[in-house]
Amino acid sequence: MTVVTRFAPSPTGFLHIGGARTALFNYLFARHHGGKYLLRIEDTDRARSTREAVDAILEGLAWLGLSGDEAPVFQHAGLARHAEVARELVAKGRAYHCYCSPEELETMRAEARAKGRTALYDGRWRDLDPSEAPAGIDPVVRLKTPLEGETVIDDLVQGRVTVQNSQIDDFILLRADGTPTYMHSVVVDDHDMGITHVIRGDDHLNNAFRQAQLFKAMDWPVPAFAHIPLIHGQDGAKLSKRHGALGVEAYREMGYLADALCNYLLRLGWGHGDDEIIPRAQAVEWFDLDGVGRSASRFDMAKLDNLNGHYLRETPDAEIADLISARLEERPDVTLDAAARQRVGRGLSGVKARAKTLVDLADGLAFYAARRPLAMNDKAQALLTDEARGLMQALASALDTVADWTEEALEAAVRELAEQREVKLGAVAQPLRAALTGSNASPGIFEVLAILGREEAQARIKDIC
RNA sequence: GACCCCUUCGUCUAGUGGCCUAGGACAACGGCCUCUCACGCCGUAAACACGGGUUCGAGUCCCGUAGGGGUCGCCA
Repeated sequence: MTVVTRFAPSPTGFLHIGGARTALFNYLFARHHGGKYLLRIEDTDRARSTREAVDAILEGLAWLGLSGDEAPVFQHAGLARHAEVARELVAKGRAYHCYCSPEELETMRAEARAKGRTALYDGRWRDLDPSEAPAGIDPVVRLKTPLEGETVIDDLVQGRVTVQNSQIDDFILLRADGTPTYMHSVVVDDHDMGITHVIRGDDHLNNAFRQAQLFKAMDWPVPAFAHIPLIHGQDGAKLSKRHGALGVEAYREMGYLADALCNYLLRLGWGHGDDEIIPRAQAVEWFDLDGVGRSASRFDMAKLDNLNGHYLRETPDAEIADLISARLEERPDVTLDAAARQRVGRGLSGVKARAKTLVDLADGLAFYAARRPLAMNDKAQALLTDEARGLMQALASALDTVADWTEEALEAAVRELAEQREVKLGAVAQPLRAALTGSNASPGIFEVLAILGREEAQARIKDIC
C-alpha cells in the first residue's frame, strides 16, 4: 500500500506554528515511506474562509519547503459530491432528516447539562417518519450511529483508544441549507483522495470516532489515524499570540531560517535518540510515527534561537547576503553602495558567529555600511574618554605608516602602539572599536579595520578625535 | 459537568523490567580562550507528580489520587 497523507488547514487565519508542525510530520511520514503528501483547504465555512488566509498558508508552507505534491484540493469544490454521499446514506437508511430548530437543540443541551450528562443530540428524529415533518422547515441530515457497543481507534501515536458508542451522537452531515459540515466533508474527501494516514493535532481525537463511524456507514476502509499532541506556550497554557502562536511568516520576519524552524518543530514532540541537529534529508530517513511522544510540549524560543544560530553558521555566505540585504536597505543609517556592499560581504562570516537571527545579523553588520559620522551607543560613548581620544590620534598617525592594509600588519601596528604607551591592548582596541563600529561589541577589531579599508577607517577614527 | 488523552531536570527529550548512581540538548551558573561581544571547549547545579500494588527487581507493568490538556456547534 502506498502511503498518502494530507495536511488540511482551514483558511481562517495564518499558518500557525502547530499547523506547520502537523504539515511537517505529514510530509516527513509520506517521504519516509515513499508516498504522497497532499494539501487540502478546508473551506466549507464560506463565511470565515478568506483568499488572504489561503495565500498566507500556501506561502508559509512554500517557505518551509512543505508544499504539496499536487495542487491543493479546495474542499468547497466538492459540495455536490458531499451532498450526494449524504443522500446515498439516507437512501440506505443509515442517515436521516432531523427537523429540530437550533433553539430546540439549545434547550435540549441545556437540560442535559443540568442533569450532569453529556450534551449529545438525543436522536429524537432518528425513528420518526418523514410524514411527521413540520412544514416550512429545512431539515439537516444526521448520521445514524450505533446505539450500543464501542468504537476503537488504534491510533499510531496515542495507542488503542476506546469510546462507548453511547457517547457518539447522530452528528450532522448536511446543514439545513444543504451544505456539508466539516465532519462529513473530511471523510468523503479523505476517502476520495485515497488518504491512508490521517496525521493531525490531537484536538481531533474525539472526531476520529465519529469519522470512523461515517467511513463504516459508507463501507469505506477506515484510514490509519495518528493524533499528535498539541503545542503549548511557554507558560504551559494553550498557545496564544503572546507566546508563539504567530503565523510562520512572523518567524520569517523575525529572522528565523526555514530549516531551523523545521528542525525545531521536528524535535518538538519527536525524538531520535540524542540527536538534535537533523537536516531535512536526515529527517526523512529517520522520521516515523513511533518516535512521536504522547504529551503536549511547550514552545521554547531560546532553543529555537540556538538552533537558528547553528543553521545561520551553516548557511553559505552568499545565500545569507541575499537574505539580509533587504533588511539592511531598510535602515535609515545605512547606504548600501557598492563599496558598502562589499564590506558587508567580507564582514559576514565574522558577524555570523555572534548572531541568532537574520535581524541580529543585519544589526551586527550595519556598521560596515553606515554613513559617517557614526551614531554611538552609550557604552561606546563612554569608552571615548579624553585619554582615549588622544590614543586614537596617535593611532591614526601610526596607521598612516602601515604599508599593507592587511589584518596582520594592522594588528602589529596597534599592538606596537599599546606597547609604546605602556597600556593594555584593550585600552586601544576598545576606543578603536567604538570609533569604527559605534558599539562596544563587534567582530575582531583588526578584521574590522582591514575590511573597512584605509580611507574609511581613518575617516572614522578622525571623526571622534 | 460528561467523555477522551497526558504526567522523566526550568524547557525539549533518551529510556520499551535488571545496562539508571536516570543520559543528551537548550536555558542557568562557573571556568578556559580573548581586544569587546559572541563562537568553541571544559565543568556545576537540576527530574522519574503522589500513593498503593505486581515482581527477586519498576522511571519502565496494573490500580487509585492529584495536576494538566482536549472535546462536547447546522466552526474547523
